[in-house]
Amino acid sequence: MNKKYSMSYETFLKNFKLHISKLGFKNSIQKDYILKILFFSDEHLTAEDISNNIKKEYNIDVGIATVYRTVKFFDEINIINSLDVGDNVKRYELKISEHHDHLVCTSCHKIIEFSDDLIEEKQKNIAKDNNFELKNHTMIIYGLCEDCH
Amino acid sequence: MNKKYSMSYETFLKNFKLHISKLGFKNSIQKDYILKILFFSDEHLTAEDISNNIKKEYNIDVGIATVYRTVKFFDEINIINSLDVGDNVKRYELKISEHHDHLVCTSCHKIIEFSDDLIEEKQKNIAKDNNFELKNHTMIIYGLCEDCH
DNA sequence: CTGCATGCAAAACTTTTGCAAAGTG
DNA sequence: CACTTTGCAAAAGTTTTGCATGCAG
Repeated sequence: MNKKYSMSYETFLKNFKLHISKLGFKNSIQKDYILKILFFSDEHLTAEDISNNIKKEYNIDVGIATVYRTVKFFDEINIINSLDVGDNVKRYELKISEHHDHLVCTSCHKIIEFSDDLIEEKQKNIAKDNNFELKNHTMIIYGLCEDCH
Repeated sequence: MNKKYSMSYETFLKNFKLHISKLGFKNSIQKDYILKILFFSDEHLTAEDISNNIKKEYNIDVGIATVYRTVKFFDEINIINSLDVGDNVKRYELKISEHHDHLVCTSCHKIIEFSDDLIEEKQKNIAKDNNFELKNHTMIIYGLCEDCH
């Protein structure tokens, strides 16, 4: 529980509630907890992780189907990133810090985040050159980390 | 069947056979056909696609388990890229043309390839800065293509 | 109250694996 | 021949879905 954002959880949650009610959807404690776990987690969590962590940290049961439906919903309203690090499971993280990309160790599966303004800039240009309306992007660099080679 | 490489299929196949025999593995007609389909395809194929296309184009049955085992093998010997465009299926392409990345339309799922030297360069630096031995990378830009917005 | 959200269990998919049989070098 | 590879079917794992019930606005 030590992730640092430009925004407190309270502010984030308030904005979120406003946002979904504007869209005509209903909030629920399940959504709150999924959001909370994602907000405070330093990891990239799978749906299973999310459900387990909510149980572990808050002793609340959120069905796995609900987690899947919720992350899909979060994805549709564009507040979440999903990434597959190569093991056929989707992992999720909130899109609240500045955009970043990932370095993944192919041996120990450690994930390191990085960001690079120049690459961000280039990506915008590439989208523009191809007449794409840029929505999102993922970049994963695979390699062997320091400890593994 | 109009993909253009720096190498003919015959040359490619010969190199491949040499390569795997050096590694102590055996070739098979199944591997040949999987390679052939991938070599001549303009698309990013799923395992299912590969099996179906071999049946359709050459009327040869290659079990889906064999396709999965083979693409995994190809991945281990580093001659294939796999990518998940967001639909929980892996798609494969040979690593024979110069490296490129992908623009994916979130509406019609069209895939456009691009490459950018500057980004490639930056990626190398990022790996180096983090003491990673760079092996591979994937970058996907998601957006709405020209036809879809 | 209306209708979206949830939970459960079943279903749908994709991918992996065990084992006997076949094929390669 | 020895040993890898294949095919089949079963298993495993992830994600989706139908439906009755619950809950938010």
